[in-house]
Amino acid sequence: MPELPEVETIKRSLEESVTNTTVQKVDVYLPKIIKEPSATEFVELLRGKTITSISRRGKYLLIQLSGDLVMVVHFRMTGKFIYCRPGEKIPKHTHLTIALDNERELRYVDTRKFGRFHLVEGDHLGQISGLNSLGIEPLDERLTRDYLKKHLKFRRAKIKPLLLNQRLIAGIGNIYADEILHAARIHPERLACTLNARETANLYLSIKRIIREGIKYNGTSIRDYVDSNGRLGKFQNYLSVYNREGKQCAKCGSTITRKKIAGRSTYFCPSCQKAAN
DNA sequence: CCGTAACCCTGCGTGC
DNA sequence: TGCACGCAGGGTTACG
Repeated sequence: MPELPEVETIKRSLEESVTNTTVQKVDVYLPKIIKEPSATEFVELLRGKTITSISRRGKYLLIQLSGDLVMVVHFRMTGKFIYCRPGEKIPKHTHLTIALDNERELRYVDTRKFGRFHLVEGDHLGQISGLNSLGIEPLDERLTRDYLKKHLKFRRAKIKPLLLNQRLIAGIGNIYADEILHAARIHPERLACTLNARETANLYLSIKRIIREGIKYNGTSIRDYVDSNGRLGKFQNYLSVYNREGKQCAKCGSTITRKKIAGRSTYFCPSCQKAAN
């Protein structure tokens, strides 16, 4: 499930392979993944366009094309790109193929079919809901201790679901939220407005550190995440709590717990991350 | 603002 | 071995 570090890794791998290539042919096998325009227009608009650059915002991948077009991709849970030779066997759940002029192909594969594509003019990016309401990037220098303090002060929500709220900070998903809270030693059910200055500072540092590490290790491959060249991430080897129910906390030796919070599986150390009294 | 639930979908684990 | 079932999971939307 691509969160910010995974999408950043996909962005970097695509940057090397497809920048300055031109689209020769597009085939859509599952039209519903194209949110706008229609699948037919999507195919026609893309043909002949050159990929000029790749960028990322939160968990969204943005592929900039000639003619001021932008292809916006959200991978949701199981979406992935595969960059390969056209002759290679087409995997199950391939919903879109983009043939390029360098004898390579970009394929979109998504078992659960949750991922979505938009193709819009650059000045219409602001009309894509979800993308247009994203909060600040975790590694943006404007995300400071004070910024965090200011935005948590009046929020009565539990801190974990607040970290998952893309309108506050963009790109944090279930894995990194749990890792961040463990690193900051904050219980996931603490109400945001009850965090003191020291805890807010820890949270700030942990957001920056965990997201940087996630990117440094090319993301987390737990189920099926790979980048566009099929490479696995390595951050799963450094997880402290996520997917570690029943295992020992490396900091204190206590047993890691799993609990459903706001509908999401949440992993934490009940000893390092004490609940409020 | 906040919490909950439904929705989308497939694969996988569990129980029989 | 196989079937039926239910759950996981990200983000959006609806509702109270």
